Amino acid sequence: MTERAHTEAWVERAEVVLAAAGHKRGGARRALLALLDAQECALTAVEIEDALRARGARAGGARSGGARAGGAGRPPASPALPPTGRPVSRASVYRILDELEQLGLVQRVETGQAMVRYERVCEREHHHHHLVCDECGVVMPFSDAGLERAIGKLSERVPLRVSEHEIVLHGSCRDCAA
Amino acid sequence: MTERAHTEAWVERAEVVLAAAGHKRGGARRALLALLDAQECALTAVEIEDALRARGARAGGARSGGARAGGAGRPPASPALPPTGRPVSRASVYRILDELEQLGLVQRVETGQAMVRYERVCEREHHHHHLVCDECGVVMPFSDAGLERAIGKLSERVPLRVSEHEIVLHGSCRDCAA
DNA sequence: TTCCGTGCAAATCTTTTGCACGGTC
DNA sequence: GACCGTGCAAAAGATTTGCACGGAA
Repeated sequence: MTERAHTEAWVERAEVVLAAAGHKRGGARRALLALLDAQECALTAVEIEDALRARGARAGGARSGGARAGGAGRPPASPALPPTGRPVSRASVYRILDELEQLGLVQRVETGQAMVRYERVCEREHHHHHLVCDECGVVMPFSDAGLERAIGKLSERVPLRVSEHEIVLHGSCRDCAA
Repeated sequence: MTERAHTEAWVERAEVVLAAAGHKRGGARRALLALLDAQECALTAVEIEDALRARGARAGGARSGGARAGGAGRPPASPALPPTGRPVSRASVYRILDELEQLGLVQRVETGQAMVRYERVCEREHHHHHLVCDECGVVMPFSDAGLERAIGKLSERVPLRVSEHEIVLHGSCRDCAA
């Protein structure tokens, strides 16, 4: 589960894809790309905004909270954040995230909390899904070959030309279940 | 996939559970229960409100639309709606849905469209998941034993005491893919 | 009679949009 | 110099909350 030397390429691929799509470069987007690249799991727009703002001054994880269930969503700590970082307006965060999603560089993740989460899409990397603790709001990634296999076979039998799938397991994390 | 003589008990079970939880009965909730019981698949709060308002006068399905993707979400037609029906305020719809969810009678379904959907939870009935057409917004149910098996095994290995899971397949429905 | 269930209107909160300025190409 | 990228403020929705009345127990 240690996702590390995985994406030396994601940011670069993103830059290439963006350029190919005719986009100019910009500071906000560059900062956002760097942040997303350093994450192990999905973040909400607010977490992203906070993280970027925080990084402008000090290096550190994001902040901001859980949702409906009242939990205090704790964003997956981002170890060794690259030095990049700079405040980016909320509007830009959403706009950029939207562009990235349409280019297939980022993926939306619905965790059933009040806000949508986003995370980079890595082709070579192991496709993963999410575990959500409904009590504290933590979101963790996981992957399972058997599950993917089942989904794959299933996809051929449903009345839908499947382009992607999302699996979310809800429950109590170890800390909360204790 | 014909889910019919399935839940002669859902409404009743709901009434019992609600009573046991110390709730008094009320017209709005009764209407909502009847509506949910007649549905094959998840509805949004707005669809529920519209359906109830419509049923107050004429029998008929709900209305209201898709989302983000711009599609015009078509709620699963509700064949042979019971005669019950009566306008219920939006606030009550949300409040009731929330109560039902906490009692485990209803389940939230995140389809990645702008609004959350809700559907009744039937114990005896086949547990199902959802197919979402990102173009027109239709939401269809499906179930697969292999998938459930994979989830079951998986649930024992993750760092979460899993209480429920949600699977959503996105793509293009037959009409849209044509 | 007491208290819950419900409607209405106002409040919140997330996400989107309009407009203007500054940087990239 | 032309246009895109970005910030700011306002808008658009979805969902929640406060308050008061009417029905259920």
